Parts: sequence; C-alpha cells; structure tokens
Amino acid sequence: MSFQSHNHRQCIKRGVQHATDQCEKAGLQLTPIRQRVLELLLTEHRALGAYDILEKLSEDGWKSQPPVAYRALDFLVQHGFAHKVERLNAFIACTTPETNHNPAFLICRICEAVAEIHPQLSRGALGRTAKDAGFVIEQAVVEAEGVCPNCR
Amino acid sequence: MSFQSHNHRQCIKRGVQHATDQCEKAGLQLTPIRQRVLELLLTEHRALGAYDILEKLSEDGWKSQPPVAYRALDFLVQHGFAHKVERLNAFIACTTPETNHNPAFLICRICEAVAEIHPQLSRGALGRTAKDAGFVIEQAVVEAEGVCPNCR
DNA sequence: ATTGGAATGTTATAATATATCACTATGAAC
DNA sequence: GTTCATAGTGATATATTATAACATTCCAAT
Repeated sequence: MSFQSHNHRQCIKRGVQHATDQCEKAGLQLTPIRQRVLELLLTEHRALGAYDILEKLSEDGWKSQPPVAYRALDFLVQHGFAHKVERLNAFIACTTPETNHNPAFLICRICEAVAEIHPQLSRGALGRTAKDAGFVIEQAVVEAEGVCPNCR
Repeated sequence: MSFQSHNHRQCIKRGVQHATDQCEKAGLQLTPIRQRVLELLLTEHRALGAYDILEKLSEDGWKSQPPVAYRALDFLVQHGFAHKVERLNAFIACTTPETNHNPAFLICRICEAVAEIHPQLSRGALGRTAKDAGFVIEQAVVEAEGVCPNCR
C-alpha cells in the first residue's frame, strides 16, 4: 500500500523489471521513451498529467511534443503497466502488476497520493445491480477521493 | 432505470419539479439558464459535454460563452441536480434526486446511454479496503462501462 | 534492394476548463 | 430613498488536456 512507508526504490525497480519481463515474453517493445515514462510514473505514488511527463522528458533532453507522451502512456496503460485516473486526468504506474486487474484508487485530496487497491467489486453491490439490469460490465472506473492515513 | 422503456416526459417533468421545489426550500435561485441546462440534460439519458450544452443554448438564442455553461453545470452538480461523469468529461441529469446520493453509473459504449444506480458501495469491498487502510472516503467515482440490455 | 510494419518526430488543432474583470439586478441596512 | 453587498451574468482571454495527420527512421523479412 503506497500510503505506508516502504522501500520505494524497490517499487521502481520492480515496476521496470516486471514491464521488461512482460514485454520480453509478449514480444512488445519497451523502448527508451516508454521505459523512461514508466520510471517517471514510478518515482511517485502520485498521478502525473501527460504534460508533467512531457516536462520531465524535456529535462532529460528529449524535446518532445504531446503525442510522444500520450503514445507512451497509451502503451503503458494498454498493457497494464500504468493506469489512467479519470478523476484527475492523469496517470499512475501500476503498483500491483502481478495481480489480476480491476484496479480501484484511493486518492488523497491533501497530499495527492494515490493508492491502487483491488476490492472484489464485481461480486459486490455494483456487480449485482448491473446484472439485475442486464448490463454487462466490461470495465469499471472506481476512484475514491478522501484523506489518507498520513494526512489525518 | 433509464435503459428500460418508460414515460420519458415524466422524467423531465419530475426533474425540473424537484429542482424547483428544492431551490424554493433552500433559498437557491433556479435561474432561467440553470433551469434550461437542467432541461437539456434531462432530455436524454446520455451525458452531454459542456460544449454540447453551449451549442444547444445557442440554438435557443442564448449566445453564451463557455463559463455560462460551466457555471450552470457547477450549480446543478453542487446541489445534486446533475452529476459529472468523469469517464466522459460530460454531465448527466440526476434521475433519482430523492435518493440519498452515492451515485454510480452504467455507461453503454454502444448507444452511450447512461444509467444512474445506487449500489451500497461503502458497505462493500471498497469501503472495507479503504477502512483497513485508514483512508477516509469522502466521495467516490464509480463508473462502469459496458453494454446495456438494449444493445445486446 | 525492396517492402512493410512499428515507433518516433513534427505541426497543427480539437476539446475541455478556468481566470479575470465588467456589468446588472436585487434586496438588506442605514 | 440611497448605499452597499451579494449573486448572477456577460465577455474576453487563456490554460489544460488530447488527438489528427503526415513525415521520417529503423529494422526485419522477403
């Protein structure tokens, strides 16, 4: 859980390693830009906007235009290495890439930290209501905003 | 449930009536623009972007600029007469204004219909996970995308 | 060597959202 | 009745987020 103090260097390392392995296995290209964007996302448990990413890329010497950031982010999201937080129009590295994915997010409105969690929603009230309505859920955005334990 | 066939005229009437009453009671001003925007939202069980609203307003003869739409929408959202669908960056009229509010949405990716539902999330897996983490949820965005019964 | 695909570079622009200041009307306080 | 404060609206400008479209590069397969 990203709210708790933890060895953060490990998060970054694990994230990159997992993406590297996954891409290797699936024949995907974790190109320098894609890897760099993933690293940038992994450096904080906070959601970054595409333009934040762009700015950081340009600090690295990449003088990139918006599509570059969006393409890299799309790639990462598409393959589960990152997620989009709709509430913030921003992106965050996946912190549980091993887990089967129906991520939900806890967003602290004070420190902006974001934690990825995995409640079993489909079995709960939402899934039941949808089923009763004859609605087939393909994807669910679940984002709770509030105050994290550290900011209380 | 907005997916089912129903007397839709009733939806509009009820929505406007409820807002009128509520505003009366609470000393809020349901001004012509605010009421018109609410009506526009109520005419479809679909989310409309602020600029869709603007366009429709201008068809009515209001030659309005973006802030006009956003202000009206903010008012409606703030007082629970409408909701923002984050996934779509768009707005939808509240269809259950009487109910206590923790709305969730079912969004059909085919016909774009949106249904507002009220699962008891806080009691479910999400609430439990948050509580265990020491996170206090103030507001939750829950938006499921999939296929509605009519489009299957 | 040529072709075809995937990634990136580049320019332009679309779509969504807000800051700011000016103006108007209304009603409360004096 | 005038003054004042407030809420709403009008209007201009600009910020923020996102994508379309086309050119270029690189590499692998034929």
